[in-house]
Amino acid sequence: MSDYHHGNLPRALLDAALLVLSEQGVAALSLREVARRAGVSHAAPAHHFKDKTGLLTALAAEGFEKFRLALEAGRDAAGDQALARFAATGSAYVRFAIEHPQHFELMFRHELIDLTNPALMESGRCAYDVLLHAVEAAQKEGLAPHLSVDVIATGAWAFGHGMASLWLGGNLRGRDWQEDMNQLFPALFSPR
Amino acid sequence: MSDYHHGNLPRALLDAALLVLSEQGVAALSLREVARRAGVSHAAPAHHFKDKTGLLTALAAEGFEKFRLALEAGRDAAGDQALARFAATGSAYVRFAIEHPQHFELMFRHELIDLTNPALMESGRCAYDVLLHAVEAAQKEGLAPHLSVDVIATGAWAFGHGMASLWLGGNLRGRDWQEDMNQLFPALFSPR
DNA sequence: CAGTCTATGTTGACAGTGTCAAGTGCGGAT
DNA sequence: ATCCGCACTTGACACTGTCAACATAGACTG
Repeated sequence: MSDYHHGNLPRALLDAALLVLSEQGVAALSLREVARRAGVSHAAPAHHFKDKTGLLTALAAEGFEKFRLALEAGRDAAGDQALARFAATGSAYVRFAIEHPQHFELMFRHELIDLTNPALMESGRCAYDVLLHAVEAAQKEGLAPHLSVDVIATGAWAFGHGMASLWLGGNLRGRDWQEDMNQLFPALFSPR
Repeated sequence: MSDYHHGNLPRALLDAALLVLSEQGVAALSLREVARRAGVSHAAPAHHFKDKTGLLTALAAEGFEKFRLALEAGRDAAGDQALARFAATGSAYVRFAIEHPQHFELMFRHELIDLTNPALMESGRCAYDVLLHAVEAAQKEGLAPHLSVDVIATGAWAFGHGMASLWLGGNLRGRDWQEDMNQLFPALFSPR
């Protein structure tokens, strides 16, 4: 009996919102359109997510969970070598962004979401931890022993996030991101 | 006689828009507010920039010119060594983003601007060329001779852009970006 | 079982937005 | 002197997010 209209309108709203998001982007996502798709009045969403920001924040939090799963899946498909797992995590980062561009963009649009939201912070931290642990393991295999784990993680994050952002912005058109990653990641992040 | 109201309303609109942008961000920038500040009616801007997109595109193009100057200034302040100049260009990239956050964000918000606009493309390309030439010079000093210039430039761009984006998004709070750059850039981009 | 209260929706209003069509007035060219 | 076109204004339209007021049904309390 967890059907729509009775039970969980919040779920229905999030589903509708995700649909609009992936079809038309966050700019075209209006509360009223979401309410329309869920078959409720335009003011209904405010009852479950107080704001538009509230809805988008919940959507972003779910994005970070999907994101974490994608990172783990990519990492685990790479075998046992810590360095290979690290590189695969980076590739999975970019791949997720490209496969879910609108969702990924929302997740990092700080002016649209409530950064202090506990669920968001938690899911975001979990995703970051995947990267962090990959770096720790790689460092034990000899990666950049003179740098702190935090610094390496920051660098890897910046590189992956930059590749993702540039690709989404259309700035890497004509390039093969996978091939670029394959060349750059070992060159940038490898023991010397 | 190039005063406002007679002569160049476009300039006045761009000035007003830049003011709103840096004060309140692109989300709070409305055509009507800009028109109000310039002392004209709400439909006047459409005459010079057909769209809101048109105005934002012009604003972004001017941003890329400022950006190019900032990159060149940072580079030239670093002395004669090609590698140091390359690193300084990267630092200037991030510093510009942090000093002009709203303008920088607009410049890379592809859904808000017209990517096919000639002036935008031109100014964007000029800024990119600064980075590209820095890479070329650095490679002559022995940087990553086994990689193509394009690949290195893409990697450096991604890294710098990622650092900038993450910092603007609040994801690097608590970290010293300058110090991170100082450690990472030589570690990532240096001859072996 | 009766009565109240709260969670869940609805309706209607408001101020604000971008865009478009139509109107106005002035400067300069013919 | 007249006409024309550019620069700008006015008014309208559909759409948005948010809020206050209202309805209603279910649960919880006495």
